[in-house]
Amino acid sequence: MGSKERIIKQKEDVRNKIIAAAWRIVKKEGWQAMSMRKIADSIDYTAPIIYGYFDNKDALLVELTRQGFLKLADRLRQAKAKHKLPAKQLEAMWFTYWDFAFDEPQYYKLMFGVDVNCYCEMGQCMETEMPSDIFSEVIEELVASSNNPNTDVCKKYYLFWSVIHGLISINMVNKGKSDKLNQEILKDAITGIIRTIVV
Amino acid sequence: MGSKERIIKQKEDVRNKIIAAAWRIVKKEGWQAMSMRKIADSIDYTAPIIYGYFDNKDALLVELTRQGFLKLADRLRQAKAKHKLPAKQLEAMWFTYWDFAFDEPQYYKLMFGVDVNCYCEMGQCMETEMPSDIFSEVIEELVASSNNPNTDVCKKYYLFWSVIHGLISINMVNKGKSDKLNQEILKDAITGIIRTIVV
DNA sequence: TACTTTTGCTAACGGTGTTAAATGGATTAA
DNA sequence: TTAATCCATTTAACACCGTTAGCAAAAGTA
Repeated sequence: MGSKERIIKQKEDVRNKIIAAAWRIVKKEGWQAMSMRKIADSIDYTAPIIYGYFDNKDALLVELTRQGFLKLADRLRQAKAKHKLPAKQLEAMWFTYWDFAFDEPQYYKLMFGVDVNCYCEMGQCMETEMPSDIFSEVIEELVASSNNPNTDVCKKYYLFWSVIHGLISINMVNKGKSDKLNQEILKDAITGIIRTIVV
Repeated sequence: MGSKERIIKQKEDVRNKIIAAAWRIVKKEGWQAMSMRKIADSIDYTAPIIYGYFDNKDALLVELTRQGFLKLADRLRQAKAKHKLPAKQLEAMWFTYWDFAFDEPQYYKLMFGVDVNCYCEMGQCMETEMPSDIFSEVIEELVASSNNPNTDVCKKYYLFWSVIHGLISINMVNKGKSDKLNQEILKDAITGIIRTIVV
C-alpha cells in the first residue's frame, strides 16, 4: 500500500548503490577491472542480484558512460557561461574538454574508447624505426627549406599526429561518418599544417 | 648433433605458427577475442605450450603490435619514396597512415589503443545533450558573425574534436609527454582553428 | 493461518589466463 | 642393448570471469 513508494525507493537505492560501487572500482582500477562479483561484494550482495537492475555488464558500463556525458556537458555549459564572445566561449570550452579528460580519465576512456591492452611503451620496446622518426625526418627537411627554420619539428609532428589519429579513432569508435567529410577534413588539415610550416 | 639446427628451426616454426594463429584470430574477431586456448586449438596444441614461447598473453600481443609497426613503417617509406618534394612526401605519408588505419584496423587498434568496450552508439542512447550539440551551437554563432557565413559548422567541429581528442588519447596511451608541449599545441590548434572560422 | 510473490542465495555452465605435475618419446650414456 | 636423462607436451588444477537456473526463506496478501 503506502509502502509501495518506499519499496520503489529502496529498489532505486540498490540500483544507485550498484552504480556507485561500479564507479568506485572503475575509478580506482579502470573499467577492465570491474566485475560483477566485485561490485556485489562491495555492497554485500551476490553477483546475480545485479541482473535484476541491469541486463548485463555492458548495460552497467553504458550507464556509467551516460553519467560521464552528463558530467562533461555540465562542465561545458559552465565554461560557456563564463564568457560572452563566441570565440572566447569556444576556447574555454575546448580547454574544459581537455581538463575533463585528465581530471576524469576513467570517464573519458569509457566514453571515447581510449585504452591500451598491452602496455607497449612504444619507442622503447621497438627496435625498428618508429613512425615518429620517419615523419620527423621529412618535417625536418621541410622546415629547413622553409622561411622559418626555427619551427619546432616535434610540435608540428604532434599536431599532425593528433589531428589524424583523432580523426581515425573517432571514426573507428563512432563508425559511420561520411567519407566525404573525412577526406575533406583530412586534406584540409594536412595541407593546412604544411602551409604553417612552409609559411 | 647436426639435428640441432633443425630443432631450432622447428622451435622457431612453432613460434611462427603461434603468431600466425594469434593474428588470424585478432584479424577476424578483434584482439579481445584472442585467447590462449583458441590459438592452441587452431595449431593442434594445448594452451600451456604457448608459454614456452611467450611469457604471457600480453607478450604475444606486444609481438603483434611490433609487427604492426613494421608494416606501417614499411608503407610510410614506400609512400615517401614516391615523391621528391618534402611537402609532397609528407602529404603522401599522412594519407598512407590514414589508409593503413582502415586497411588494417586490428593492427591500428592494437598499436594505438582505440577501442570501445560497450557499444554505446553515442547520440542515440543518449537522451541528454551531447558535446557535439553544445559545441556546434557556439561554432554556429561564430560562423554567423564571421566574414564567411558559409563555413561548414560540422566540419569545423570535427576538426576541433579530432585535434583535441587525438592529442588527449595520444597522451593517455603514450603517457609522459611534456605538459608544456601539449599546452602549446592545444592552444595553437584552438586559436588556429578559430582564426580559420573568423577569417 | 494459508497462499503467493518477491528477494537473495547457492550451484552450476562454459569460458578466461596461468601454473604444477605427470606422461611419454627421443636422446644420450654405460 | 639397456638404463638414464631430458625435453616436449598434456592433463589437471587454481582462481577468476559473465551469466542462468533453481531453491529457500522472507514478506506481503487473502
